[in-house]
Amino acid sequence: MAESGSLVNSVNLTAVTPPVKRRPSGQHHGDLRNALEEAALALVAERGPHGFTLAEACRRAGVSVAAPYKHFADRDALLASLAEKGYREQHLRFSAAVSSSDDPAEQLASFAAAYVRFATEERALFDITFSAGLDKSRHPELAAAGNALLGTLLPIASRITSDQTAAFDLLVRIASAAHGLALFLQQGILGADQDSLPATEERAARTARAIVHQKS
Amino acid sequence: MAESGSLVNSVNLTAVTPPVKRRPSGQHHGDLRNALEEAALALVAERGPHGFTLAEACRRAGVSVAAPYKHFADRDALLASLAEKGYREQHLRFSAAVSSSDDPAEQLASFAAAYVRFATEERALFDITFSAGLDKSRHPELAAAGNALLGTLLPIASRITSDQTAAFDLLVRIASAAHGLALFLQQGILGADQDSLPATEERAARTARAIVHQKS
DNA sequence: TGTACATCAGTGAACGCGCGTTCACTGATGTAC
DNA sequence: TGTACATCAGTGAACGCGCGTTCACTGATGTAC
Repeated sequence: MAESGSLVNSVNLTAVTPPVKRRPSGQHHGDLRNALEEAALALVAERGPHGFTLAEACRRAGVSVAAPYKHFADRDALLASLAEKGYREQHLRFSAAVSSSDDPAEQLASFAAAYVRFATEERALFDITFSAGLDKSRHPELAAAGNALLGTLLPIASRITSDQTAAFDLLVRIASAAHGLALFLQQGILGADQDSLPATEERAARTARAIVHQKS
Repeated sequence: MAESGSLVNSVNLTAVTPPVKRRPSGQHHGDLRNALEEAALALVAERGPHGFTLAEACRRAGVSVAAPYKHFADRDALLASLAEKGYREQHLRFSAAVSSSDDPAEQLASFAAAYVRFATEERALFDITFSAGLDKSRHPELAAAGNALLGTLLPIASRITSDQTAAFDLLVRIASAAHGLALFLQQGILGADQDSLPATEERAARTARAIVHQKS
């Protein structure tokens, strides 16, 4: 959860936008939008995707409860903004994972490991993208993210089998396995070994290989 | 969600306990405990595991908001009671699935399919057992359920590999895959085919076989 | 069989709480002249 | 360089809401005599 800040701020933190003069700590907060998003991520990391409240985020950011409405239309808009960041980060990570090899089986194994890693290292973002209960019809930009992921992975799976249905089936099974492993790791069902993230990444990769190489 | 009622009532619904005289519809509800549990299941099925409120369950059962406290210590106690039912039903289903064959690989494949099926057919119970956010230290009887499942499955996995670590690893990977597939099916990511439950059961079973038969 | 009584599952009103959202406002900022 | 002004990110008080929980109570039930 400490790491999540780096992602959130990477775009428009004051430090990386030197043309903007540093605002003195007067009445204006200066970067309240980011401060609220960070507070929200910390809340989700601590309490789960339904543990976020606007009021508590305001308390942590040190502003009044009315302040967020200068930056977000409502509570859901803040959540949707974070979900977008989550999808963006997923895309970065999965693209990188997939480009680590030319062997499609290893590409999918890398994807599976990266999936587990993202869920663990950016737990709050992961939780928001999967179970914040956002109304996707009100935030259609979010619904597109799944299709983008499919567009990246389907060509890879198609190199393993030319049957499109079988290729899709392959992806679904690999992604599901990674998803389940990530959740089990989150819930601590696997035991709290110090190295349980690497072990779980390896399990995800091995399961992906097993699925790809299955004979029948 | 309509099905869930049959499970909930199977124990002490008035119809199956003829020695107790039917209470006339007077001031006493008669079977409020079950009515509240049914209402809670319906709420969870409709709104997710965090959508349950005692007040709404009371409204649906047609009683005042104070009535539940004659049957449950508090809100969490009702949820914990349902979680127990969920674990009991899981045990029944998984035991039956596992006894359908003598081949350990097929036993695990059947377990994986049964896992997906339970999550779909008893969605509310499944959601409660996995993400109701119950404090397990306050409800220790719930924490034991996972170990009971492990006790059933570990001997089977041990017939595939004598290495206990490898056997545990096998189980974790198979259960995770089934879990992930069940969640993807719930979320409608797989498309809303009429036969998506059977298709997902088959995917779970095939993934289990792939994991069991993996060479490396 | 009839009556007195203890039990106890329900009521309904009230409580304090935290939530999301709205509103008129304030005062520091940066800009035009 | 100095002054008047528009902008706009913040305040703080208030709102209505639904929640979980408590409380004294009521009245139907089943039982003891």
